[in-house]
Amino acid sequence: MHIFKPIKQIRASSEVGQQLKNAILDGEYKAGDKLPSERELIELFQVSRTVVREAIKSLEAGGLVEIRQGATGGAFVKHLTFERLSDACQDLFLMGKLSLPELCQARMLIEPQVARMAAKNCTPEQAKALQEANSHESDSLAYPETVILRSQVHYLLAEMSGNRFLEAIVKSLLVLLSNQTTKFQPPTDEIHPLGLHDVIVEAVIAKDGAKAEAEMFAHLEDFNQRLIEIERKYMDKRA
Amino acid sequence: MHIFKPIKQIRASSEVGQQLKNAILDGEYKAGDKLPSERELIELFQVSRTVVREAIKSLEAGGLVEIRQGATGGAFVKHLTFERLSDACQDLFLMGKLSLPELCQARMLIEPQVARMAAKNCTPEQAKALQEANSHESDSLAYPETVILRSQVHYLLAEMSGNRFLEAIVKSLLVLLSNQTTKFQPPTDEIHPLGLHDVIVEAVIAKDGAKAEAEMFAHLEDFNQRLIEIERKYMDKRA
DNA sequence: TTAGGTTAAATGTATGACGTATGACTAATG
DNA sequence: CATTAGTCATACGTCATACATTTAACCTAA
Repeated sequence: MHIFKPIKQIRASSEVGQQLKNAILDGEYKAGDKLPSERELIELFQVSRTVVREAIKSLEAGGLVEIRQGATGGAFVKHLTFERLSDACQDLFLMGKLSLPELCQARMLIEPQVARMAAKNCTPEQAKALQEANSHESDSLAYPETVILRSQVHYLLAEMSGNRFLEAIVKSLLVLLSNQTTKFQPPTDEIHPLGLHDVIVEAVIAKDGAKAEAEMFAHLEDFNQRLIEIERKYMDKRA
Repeated sequence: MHIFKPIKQIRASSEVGQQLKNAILDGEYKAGDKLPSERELIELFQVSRTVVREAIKSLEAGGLVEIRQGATGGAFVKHLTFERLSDACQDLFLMGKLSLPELCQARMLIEPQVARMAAKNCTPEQAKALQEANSHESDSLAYPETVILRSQVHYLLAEMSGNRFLEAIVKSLLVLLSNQTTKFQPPTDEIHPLGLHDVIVEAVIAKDGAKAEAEMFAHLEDFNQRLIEIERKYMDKRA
């Protein structure tokens, strides 16, 4: 007896999108390369422009390509960064699927260890960059610049960890928490006085992993408490 | 003197997409709800069907809605899960922006602490579920079922941690590592013999956080070494 | 030389037609 | 009465064409 298999009716646009995505992931198109133009893709896939456009748009939504208009326009393969991760987290947060305390707790588990790893790897150039960033934290007190300035050290440490996954996670957390801080707009020195990073930076430059870990933990314990308190106040004020 | 602000020329489809996305994130449309049909959106936004469709497709690509065809079809708001995070990680990995050792290292930093948190929270029902899952690990030796079975305990522990961010991260890691394992298809007992989770499960049920953390660490130290070794062999064989 | 216009290539939008999928309703049939 | 088959309405999927807009590069004339 014959067994009939169900016909899998997939959308043409999905099929085209998948093929293009695979081509990118396989390295046939590298970052900066231009995908064939819409008209060329129509020829290649033998489908309508509608289908081609929807496929490309889905790639764009996925953060794989950037579409530029004009004579030298087209779909260009992007350098993949942690931004897509960050966006995904942001959406989860905005839909109430993640809370600020959860993010703070996760950060306290991860960043101290990241600091330890950074201390282990710290090169003279990185040490200099750290000091540089740490010394510019008070260059501006206005939002949102101040938030960016005062999280630079954390970004650098994440990069120094040598683990790109942890780097991406930490950066996503930083983006999320920065957005919240910018939204609350508390007096800068109420949430993050100057000098908080000094001991951490010192420990990292001294390649003292244990101390870097401990100091980062202490710093976050303090900072997170402030942030959560500020969120509470903010919520109260709006209620 | 007047300062002229640059005209931000955004695509109509982006604008429509953004408005729809905001409506979803603001809770105007909840999970399971149906967005207005294409024809209705045309009326509401006063744009062409092309624009409306591209907007909806971008939402779909972002994992916010699911499009169904047919009489009762339309764009339905999805429950947001960690899958989008997982997909983002998957793409980064496939493009060589993440390596297996990095993922393993990250896992070793995070999961032991997750196990500790799970031990602290463990309820009788969860204890039962854990034992249940742990006792079914040998129900199948075929791929990919065996991989799923033998990672159930890790999934449960992630859920028991009480931190949805860490849960999402751990699950993403598990998905990624499972995919790789399934690709390598090593003899099951070469990579993950039976009983590896026993001591962890015991410790968690006994609410012994410190032991759960230590045992998870030991388990991962062992498992990761195997996995990385297997990847090495796999690469050699293909080269 | 250079300001300004023209052109060409590419994406963005609009519109109409037809195809396809799917649930709901209805009628025929045993 | 219940099941089956037929019909219909709705909404998404695809195609084709035309026109608008953007942008870089080229050209031209003062």
